[in-house]
Order: sequence, then C-alpha cells, then structure tokens
Amino acid sequence: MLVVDDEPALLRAVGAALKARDYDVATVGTGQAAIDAIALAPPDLVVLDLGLPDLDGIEVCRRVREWSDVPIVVLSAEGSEARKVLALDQGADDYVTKPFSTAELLARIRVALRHRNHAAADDDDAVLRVGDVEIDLARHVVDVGGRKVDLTPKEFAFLALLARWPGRVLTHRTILQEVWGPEYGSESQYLRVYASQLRKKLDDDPTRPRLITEPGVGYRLVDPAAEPEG
Amino acid sequence: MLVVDDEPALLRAVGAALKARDYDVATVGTGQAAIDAIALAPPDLVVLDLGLPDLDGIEVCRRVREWSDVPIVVLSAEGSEARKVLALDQGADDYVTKPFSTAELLARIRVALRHRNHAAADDDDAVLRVGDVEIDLARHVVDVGGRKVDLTPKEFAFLALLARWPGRVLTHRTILQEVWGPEYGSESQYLRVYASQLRKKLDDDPTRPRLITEPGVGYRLVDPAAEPEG
DNA sequence: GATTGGCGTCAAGATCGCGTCAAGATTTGT
DNA sequence: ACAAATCTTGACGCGATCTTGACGCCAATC
Repeated sequence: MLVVDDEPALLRAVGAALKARDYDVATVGTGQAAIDAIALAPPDLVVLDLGLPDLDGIEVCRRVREWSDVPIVVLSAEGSEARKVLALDQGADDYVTKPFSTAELLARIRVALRHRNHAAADDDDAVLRVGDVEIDLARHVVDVGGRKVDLTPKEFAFLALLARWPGRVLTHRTILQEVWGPEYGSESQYLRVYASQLRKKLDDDPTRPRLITEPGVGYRLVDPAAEPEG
Repeated sequence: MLVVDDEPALLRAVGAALKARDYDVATVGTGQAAIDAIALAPPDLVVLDLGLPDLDGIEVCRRVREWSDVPIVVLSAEGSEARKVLALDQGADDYVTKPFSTAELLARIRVALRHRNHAAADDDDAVLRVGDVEIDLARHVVDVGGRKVDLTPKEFAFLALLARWPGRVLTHRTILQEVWGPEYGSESQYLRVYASQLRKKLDDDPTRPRLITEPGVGYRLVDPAAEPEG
C-alpha cells in the first residue's frame, strides 16, 4: 500500500489509519518517487493526492496506467468537476474529496482491493503473446514471427487490447472506449478501418485468421495454431 | 445498463444521459423488479437508487452479489457515513450522493465498466452447458457434442437466452424483447423461423428434442439425457 | 368431418454490417 | 512553417443476415 502526499500531516493520518487495519504502508512525497516506487515494487494499492510538488497527480495516473493496473484511489482538495472526470478517465479507480471521512476512505479502498482480487493475475511481463504475435507494451513494439511490424498508436492500442484477452470477444463499444476514449462508442466504422489495416500489417491469412470478426458483436484475437477448426 | 429508481424524473434524467452516450438502457422502479431483470439478462451495469419503495437498496446489492458480479453504482440522497460504508461493503462498486453531476456519474460508470472488462476473465469463461450443448459467451462459440456450430447473432442470442434458464419456459414476448429489443413483442413468426433454424443447426432429434415448443406459451431448452421421455 | 389457429418449413427479396479504398482533415515532428 | 504521419470520413461492393409471405401440417373445436 503506497500513500503519495506532500503534506506530512495527511501522510501520517492516512498512514496511521491504514496501519491500524494491518496494511503494509509505504509513503512518498512526490509524483516521480511514486512512479519509481510502483515500478520497483508494485504495491497492492496507491492512495494518491493530486496536489504534488513536482508532477500533476493526473499525469502520474496516466503514466502508471501505461504499464500497471495497480488500483489508484485519488485524494483531492479540488472538487472541480472536470478534474474529477479527467482523473477517473485517466485511470483513477476512485476519487475522494477532502475533507473526507476515514471510514469512507477505508471502505473505498476495500472496494478497490476487491476489484483487484477479482482481476486476472497480474504477471505483467510487459510482453503479450498470442500465437506468433508478440507485443511489447513498454517499448511499443510488435513482432510477428520475428518480423518487426510498424503500427500507428491507435493500431497498437487496438491490437494490445485484444491481446490482453486472447480468444475473447471484445465488443465494438468496449474497444472504442478503451482505444479512442470514453466519449466514443458507436463509431464502428473506425473499427472496420483499423481491423482491415491490422490484418494487412500482420499479414493475416484469411483461411487461418488471427483477428476474427464476430459479426454484430466485436472482434477477437486468436492463436491460429491453438484453435483447431471445428 | 439497468437504471433502478422510483422517481420518474430521475429515471428519465439518468436514462437520457446514458442513452445520449449510446448505452442500451432499461429502467425499473422496484428492487424486486431489478433483481428479476438482472437474473433474466444481466446488464453491463446497474445504477441503483437506495430509496426504493419495496426493498432496501443495500439489500438489493447484497442479494444480487450472491450470484452476480455485475457492477453496481449506487445513487443516494442520504449522505450518512455508515450507510455509505455499508453499501460499499455489501457489494456496491461506487456510491454517488445526490445531488450529483451527470458528468461525474458518467465518469464513475466508465470506471466501473473498465473494472468489469478487466475482471471478466477469471470467472472461467462463462460457459453455459445444457446437455451436450456448450455455449461460450466470451468467445461467442457454440459446441454440440464437440462439433462447432456456426450461429448468426440472433440465433446465438436466442440460444444463449434459453440456455441461461435450462428447462424453463421463456415466453414469446420475453424472448422477443431480450433478443430483438424492447419494441418487439408480438412477432412470434420470427421465433418459429429461428427455432427451426436452431433445430437444424443443432442437429436436433425430434424424438429426443433439445429445443422444446410450449404451444401458445414459448420455448425451453432441455438436456434430453436428463429428461427421460414420458 | 369441416374449420380454425398455432406451428414448422421454405425461399425470395430487402436490409444490414463488414471490408476496402481513397480523399480530406488533423496532428505530430522537424 | 513545412512536411510527414496519422486519423477521420464518405463511398461502394459484397455477402450474410434478417424479414416477410406462402404453404402444409397437426390438434383442438364446433
């Protein structure tokens, strides 16, 4: 459990409440220190104050989310609507406004931990593999059978999303919201365009497809070798 | 997306906001109706007002959580600390206090949907099984005695709906509304056509039928092995 | 025994969704 | 500010899917 805050008073208060509940607690005072700490040894959860001296807290959220799914509960004095929405959309799992009650904070932390427990085991190799497709999340590099493939950001995000759930259908809406952003959801034309481009770049064989269309539903990525045809 | 509230005004407001974002929205006015609706066809998410005429909202939470992981965002006028903590501990994924901003509610809904997408892999693949018919909801694949069966979207939805309630009769109206949409209800000719196509594709033996017609009522799906002919 | 209503089956036409291409528009990098 | 890359948008063909109407069957009813 990592608490990120630059006010010693709050740091002590929150830390004490958590320790009283027998959580292991570490504390840091800057955004950069938080990112480093999470990268070094991912905690079970991060309590993140938005008012940091170095980086904007939302920026910390965004950066951490590029390679980690660690739950993040944001604390903030600012009640600003837009900031709240932005933080949540950039990867925060909850947003608690100061002054807050300790009981509520703890309850929301329990919810976040519950979600994490339900989530799939995080062996974040930072490299996803589906058949002969290799996706290096950190380096943004894709490899197909040893051949490097040059993808645009959206193409990469699309492929990486599908690769996180091999074989599983992701709906049009899900893909749009994860790749294009929360305000999208019905622009399925984008998906057709990008699916087409991906198939071309991945050199997908239509008789043994890697990227499969589920008509009316969405797309899924499979390992053609592991998926015998019925 | 299911919105549960007994105030028509709020129902309309939240419903409209969601529909504007292209979510499919259904609404009910009581806790019992909510539980029934979730059991029949689990929505992607539930927006649950705590102030219901029949059941306590927290009780609804608790009951639904016994068999479903559907994300629940609670709305409430009561700001009471204890109620908030209780709701969160009883399975609510978020708690928004009235008056709330639509933008924030939508952002929190997006967070809940994100969690759902990340968590959905561990409930081992959500495979429905009725006799030798296997329906993999996540992969959108149907298997009959080891043979893969290719179904159209409507055929799949029809079969999946019946398979969710093995042996139980679903009425024409229910099936039409769940598969074709809320504006349908009397087009029972569709059902005859699709039932016929399903029987053909499932290779259904008329002497040991899997898909059974209840004349004048609806259809049900049974395990022929478990249901000896009388 | 004729009639009626619900069901199963079939097939033709209408519709919808998908893949593809390419031309702007926008963003990004230099 | 310019050039390149990327994203967005419209158009089009095609095939799968859905819808619709017709017809025969069966059982219940009169």
